[in-house]
Amino acid sequence: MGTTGRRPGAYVCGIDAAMDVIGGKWKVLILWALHERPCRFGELRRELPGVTEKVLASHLREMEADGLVHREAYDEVPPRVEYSLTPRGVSLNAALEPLGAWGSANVLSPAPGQMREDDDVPLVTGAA
Amino acid sequence: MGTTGRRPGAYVCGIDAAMDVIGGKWKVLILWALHERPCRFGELRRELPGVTEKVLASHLREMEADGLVHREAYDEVPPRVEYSLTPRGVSLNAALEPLGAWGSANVLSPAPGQMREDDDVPLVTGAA
DNA sequence: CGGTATCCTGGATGATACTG
DNA sequence: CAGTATCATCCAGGATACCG
Repeated sequence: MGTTGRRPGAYVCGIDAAMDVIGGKWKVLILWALHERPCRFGELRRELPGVTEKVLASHLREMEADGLVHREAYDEVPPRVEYSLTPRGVSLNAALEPLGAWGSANVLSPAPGQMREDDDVPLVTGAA
Repeated sequence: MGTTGRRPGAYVCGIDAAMDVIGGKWKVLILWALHERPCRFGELRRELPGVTEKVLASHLREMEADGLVHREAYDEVPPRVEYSLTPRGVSLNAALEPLGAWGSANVLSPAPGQMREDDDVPLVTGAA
């Protein structure tokens, strides 16, 4: 189900097991969106600029199967479906927080002095 | 680099920024292996059962460019190259720990009661 | 030993159209 | 509104061979 191709029993450690669950291109974003509040399908689609219905539906089904997301369908017309995080989804989000913080600090705004080589900003610290 | 296809500036949050850096199929495993000790290319290949030279080399180059891995080439014959984690790589590993714990607890040995639907093991707790 | 150079493939993702 | 069905595409990853 994830993207690595490895499956239960073939996992080397907990990390790549988790990676398999959140490996989908939009899964962490879905997780993040639902973390703020339960969302309907259409809302979710608007929250994730660029996702297609097919992929969103597919990811949601996988995440539901993985016990991360709860799907509540109301038998009304027009149809209404609400997605929310399960306790397990909430705990996954919590486990992702340090990673998010790391990404914010090291990718979104990399610390000078250990950036990528192809980034040769002179970095004038004030002594110029 | 990464697998999401999104790139700097297009990141929605720190998490998917981080995901882009560790998205490669073997990257977290490389990170883990180097976390224990510096490794030569060949050692690394043996640590990751199934990885090909091309992919391993490619991942290592990306991780080097991302400032996670340090490459030290010794000018000897036969050639020797050692890979190790940079401080940033070490910090990423630390940020991944909660995720690893989550994966171990929820994927490797899922808690009963919220497992995947297609897993209908009766779960005899000892009363049999 | 530690790679590079090619070629190729599967599966995740995307585009579009249609339905209950 | 909330999807499903189909077809098209892209490319990370794998197989293999060769090089300094």
